Amino acid sequence: MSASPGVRETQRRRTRRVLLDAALSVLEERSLGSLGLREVTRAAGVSPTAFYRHFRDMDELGTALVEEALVSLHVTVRDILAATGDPERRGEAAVHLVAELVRSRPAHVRFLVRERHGGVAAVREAIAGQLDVFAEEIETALGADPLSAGWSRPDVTMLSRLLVDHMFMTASAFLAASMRGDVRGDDWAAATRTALGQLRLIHLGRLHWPG
Amino acid sequence: MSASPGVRETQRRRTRRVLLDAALSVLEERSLGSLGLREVTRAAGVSPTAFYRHFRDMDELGTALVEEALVSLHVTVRDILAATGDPERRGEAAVHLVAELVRSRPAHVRFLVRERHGGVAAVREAIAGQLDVFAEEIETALGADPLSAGWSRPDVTMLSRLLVDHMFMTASAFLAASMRGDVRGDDWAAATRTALGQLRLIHLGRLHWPG
DNA sequence: TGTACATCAGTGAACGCGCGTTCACTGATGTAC
DNA sequence: TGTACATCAGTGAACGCGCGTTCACTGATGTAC
Repeated sequence: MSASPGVRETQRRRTRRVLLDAALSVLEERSLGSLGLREVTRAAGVSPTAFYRHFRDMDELGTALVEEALVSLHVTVRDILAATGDPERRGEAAVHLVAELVRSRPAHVRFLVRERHGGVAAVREAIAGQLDVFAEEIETALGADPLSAGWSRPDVTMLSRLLVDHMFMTASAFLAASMRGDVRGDDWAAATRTALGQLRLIHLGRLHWPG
Repeated sequence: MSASPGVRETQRRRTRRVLLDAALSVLEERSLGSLGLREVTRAAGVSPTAFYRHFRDMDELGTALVEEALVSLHVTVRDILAATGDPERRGEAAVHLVAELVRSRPAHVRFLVRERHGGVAAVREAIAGQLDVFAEEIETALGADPLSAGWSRPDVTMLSRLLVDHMFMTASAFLAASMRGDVRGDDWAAATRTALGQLRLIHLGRLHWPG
């Protein structure tokens, strides 16, 4: 099983990769809705018609990018939950793992942040669906936490939504910081402190819920 | 002073309004970057060349929309801060005023949410600049609050940023709810409860800062 | 008030261009025997 | 191992189309006297 790919399949995958990377690179400064097929194939160095061997249209390429990006995100979310059971340290782990994700795959993260509310319905829905999955994972983990004793289910949902949104907020802040300066610069450090502070605030709220 | 407009100027303003409204209407399902000049003028019922009497290009129309949308937002932020000095009630007022804004100007709100991280640099920057202003206003108000005694300046900044981001988060949730059902539907009520709960959590965190 | 001239918002034809998509093709890779 | 045939990723020419932008224009509105 898993017969090794063969020359043809290997080349096919390479071209697909090149197309996706070309799209990601153009998407640094643009949105998916304004992306042209010829623009992508030109940047990829293949003929326009080669595109159709891999994707029906731009929506399908966009959906493929969502899947790629969310594999990274999935790994990140699992790592956060696995890092520790201690809610306080989990927050710290979350910020550092998001920072790591922005460092290692900035284009994918930017794509998610940009297209989450973007102009392409198919992609928006694909992202929203996956975020629902993450929110539920987090919800389950939070529900199992002793700190959540006495919390109603809707309240746990509300908290997990806030944490998912905060992840995006933080990712966006890191992206902005990395555009302004080095990854070791002051802006990066400030974004880290801000994100940690915000999570700490939320954590304190949790400790005293419902007040 | 303020000489009454005259027929020509009145007609000019009307056409400009029609162009902006046509753009907003197309932008419900698309992003600014993918918006065409002919598409907008067609929807507006004027000739393509009429566009140039009002805007140099789409970026300029986008910037005009930012200004419009942020007047509404400015009013909303001021109302929130004016509503009361009590932080708990301010939170409630914030949620209801954002809800009101989504009800009264859904297209403007959607535009802001979509283009805040969107593919048009000029518009992104215009929105970011205005949000900085709002964050500072909120920061000043929070700084004057007795609850902030003993808070460092960066910590107040961190909180005001979180609140601005939460406003967007809430606006986006209300937009999603209004697409799924009526403005008086279950989804709308759930979005309201979620937003109120999240603000309450943040408020509780504030009360016990820095833990 | 009336007249002569200036302004300027909106028009419609025309342009060159890049777009997405189709088609028949090439030639390397895969498969059957 | 060699041979004959099938597959199929990528090509290049061609298409019709809508795009943004230019231009000279029209005719209602504004202004000076």
